[in-house]
Amino acid sequence: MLSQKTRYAIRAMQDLADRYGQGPAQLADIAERQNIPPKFLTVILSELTRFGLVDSQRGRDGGYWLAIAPVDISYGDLIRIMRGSLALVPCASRFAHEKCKNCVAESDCRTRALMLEVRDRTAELLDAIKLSDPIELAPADLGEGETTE
Amino acid sequence: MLSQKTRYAIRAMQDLADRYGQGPAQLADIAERQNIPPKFLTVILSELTRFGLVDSQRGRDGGYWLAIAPVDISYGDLIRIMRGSLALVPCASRFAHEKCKNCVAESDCRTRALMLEVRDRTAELLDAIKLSDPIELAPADLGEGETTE
DNA sequence: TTATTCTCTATCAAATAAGTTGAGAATATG
DNA sequence: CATATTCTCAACTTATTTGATAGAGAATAA
Repeated sequence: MLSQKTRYAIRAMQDLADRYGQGPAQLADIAERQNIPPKFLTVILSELTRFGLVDSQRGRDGGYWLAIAPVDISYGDLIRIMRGSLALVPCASRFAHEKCKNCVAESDCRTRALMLEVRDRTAELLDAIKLSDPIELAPADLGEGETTE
Repeated sequence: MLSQKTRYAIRAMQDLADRYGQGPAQLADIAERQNIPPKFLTVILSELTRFGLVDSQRGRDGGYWLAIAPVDISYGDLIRIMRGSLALVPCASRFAHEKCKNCVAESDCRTRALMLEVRDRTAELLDAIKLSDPIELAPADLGEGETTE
């Protein structure tokens, strides 16, 4: 699962993408529109700023804006930046590769072999969709036993 | 990421699948072969037993064995059982659907729309691979900057 | 009846996640 | 320059989850 922080980060970036080219957006406004605790959002936006995805300016009429065009930021990038990896297990991560604790030998691990494939497919999908892409909204799910997985 | 417990569960099930039809396997042996803390494995195997994937017998020469043929157990099933869902966000889960805390309206949530697709693709892959399938092992990753994502 | 092996609930510690505090630094404006 | 505004950043708190263990109990075979 994506952490709450990662989800907030994604929504904040979508918010900025929607306003790309329109000058700085202020933290308090983003927080309100996106329903994110403002103080927590400072942590998230500062992190995104340090990573170079967002630029900022202090003082009156300051705020945040995307440092990169929305068309050049994929959802894959966002998730990698926020959670370190797209993979489901550490040993299947490309950029944050790490041996799984208490595992059998990597070369013998069937789980790993499988998770490498899952990671590749996920990356394929998430790297292809950019912050600029219109996303077709899905109908809300109400209650139990619905049509979505 | 999959929890350690889920990874242990997968390895334990692979272990049982390899011995399908050969009588009960004992917890201590599975634990040793798969490098899983034995006491923790009791929790995991009991859970799998309660879910009906595994059968067990107590007493001398007792142990665990698959209650279902390996060909009928997919990795998707295993992950759903152990972590509740294949989805990356609660609101994109089919069987464990739940509103994401602090989100915008589900019908307005682009993240959700996207994650529904990720979940579908992951499910497609993981539901097609069964415990009985031979999995081509991947070479171990040594150190930094490798070829895997 | 005894040794063996699974069952179950409770509990604990460590790690992670979520969110807050508060002091500080840059910027625009009057 | 003084002030209000807005971001910056490290430290901290709290809640939750995860990983693991303990220990009493119940079934089974010999």
